[in-house]
Amino acid sequence: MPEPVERVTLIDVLESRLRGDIVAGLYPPGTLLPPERKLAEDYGVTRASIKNTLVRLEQLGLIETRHGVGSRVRDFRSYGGTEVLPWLVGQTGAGLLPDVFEARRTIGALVARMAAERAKPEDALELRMRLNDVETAKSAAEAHDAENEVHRAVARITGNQVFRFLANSLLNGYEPVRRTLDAAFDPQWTASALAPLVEAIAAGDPEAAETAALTYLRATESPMLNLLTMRLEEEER
Amino acid sequence: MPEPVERVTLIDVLESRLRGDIVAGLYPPGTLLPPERKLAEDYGVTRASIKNTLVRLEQLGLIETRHGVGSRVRDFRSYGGTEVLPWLVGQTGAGLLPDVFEARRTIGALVARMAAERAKPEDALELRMRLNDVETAKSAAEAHDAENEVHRAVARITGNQVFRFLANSLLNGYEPVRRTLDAAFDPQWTASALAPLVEAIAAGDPEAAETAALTYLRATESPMLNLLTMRLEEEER
DNA sequence: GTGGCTCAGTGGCTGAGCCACTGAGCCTCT
DNA sequence: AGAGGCTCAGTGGCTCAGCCACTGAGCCAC
Repeated sequence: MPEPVERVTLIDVLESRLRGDIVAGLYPPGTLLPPERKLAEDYGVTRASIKNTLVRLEQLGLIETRHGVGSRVRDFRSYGGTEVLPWLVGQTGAGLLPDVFEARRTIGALVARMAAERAKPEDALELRMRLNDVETAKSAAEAHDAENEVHRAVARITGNQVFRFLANSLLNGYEPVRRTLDAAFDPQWTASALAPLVEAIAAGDPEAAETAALTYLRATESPMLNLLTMRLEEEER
Repeated sequence: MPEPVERVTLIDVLESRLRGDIVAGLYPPGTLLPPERKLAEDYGVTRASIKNTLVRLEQLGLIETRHGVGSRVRDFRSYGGTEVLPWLVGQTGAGLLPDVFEARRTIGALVARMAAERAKPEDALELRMRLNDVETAKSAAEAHDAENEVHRAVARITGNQVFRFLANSLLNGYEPVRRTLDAAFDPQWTASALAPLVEAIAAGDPEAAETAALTYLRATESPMLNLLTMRLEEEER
């Protein structure tokens, strides 16, 4: 089951290092980062590379750069958006996971209910197709991908583009640990666990959809949690 | 009431132009952007500036850059996260606003309920302080800022960091049109409209908090909508 | 004590250039 | 034919060297 190799650029490395330093508190919120010229010298790279890195960090909402002044660290816990989720889990340990699960569960139930209220016949068709993709997946990894597509389809069926964005943001939160979680998605099991949700939405039954979503999301939590804590422990060794 | 001047860098301009071209469909999802050297020539800037711009767009999830190949446009409507909200409203017109409002309303109610379930005495204290900040604000702009802090405080009280991120993401969505919306936040009116929500959370009454949140959020929708459509019409002229 | 000046420090942006990777087309050997 | 290897043009990754523009602190003159 070959996976595409992860390409890591210099900027990726620099971003990760600086990000880590910020999260670890080496540069507390409100303080200035060292000047670009000094960072470049310290890390042994050009200012251009540092600049590119800082552009990323600024886009992430971690810093604010001002001409003639410097890059000031922002308080991302108070003012950061969902963009920070993808790397925050890996960088702060398992403490964040219960929060992620709770958000996934409550918002998932909300979205499922709304989708059931608004599903059209062709939506039912698409959902069943996606469910079939899960069931006939040839590996857990494929089933995992197909499962995500079910989530996206449900969000799309709400007819609300913002819910699609929200769903994607939460799904993106798992992206860095995606392959770790594959093992939790046995095709058969996942498909049968998802079936009640798909049918409730197809039938246009909001109550049943909400319940089914809660049941499904809860059921997947503990296997995911186990896999992730195992991985985090491994990384500590 | 002087506002800090907006500094616009070359990269800001380039980002906005390229973003606009992508959203407008000049570069459809799946296609490659022109090479950096050509973009640099076309726009009359250096490759370094183009590169910085592309780094931003990549962070935004709009493109995917691969060494030796180019920058491929991603389908942000299907796979984009909440990061795109801030500029999407301005770039696609008022069509997105009802979706934003619905998300704000339903998630706001959810968060309010959860905050009421978990509020501690000191949280009640903080909420009342924030409410007081709204009431005693010396201008609509100040009241608006204070109102946002109430939202952030409610999200914080849930004890779930992910809800804080979600709330911030939705609030960030308004950032570019922030000052346009100021007029909707008369200090007195806003404070009295928020009071039931604050009291319900302070009293630990989830049902009342949910209802109060829905009422408040609905009440603010039409003034905000009016201001925004007025602004969009003005921009068209 | 107000306003203007200077200056060191900092980010913004340029221009030129080399290196590394990708993919398509060709060529060989079987 | 087909499989494997080669070449090469095109593209992004990154460097080096440098000038310009902005900021803020300190000084000075009025």
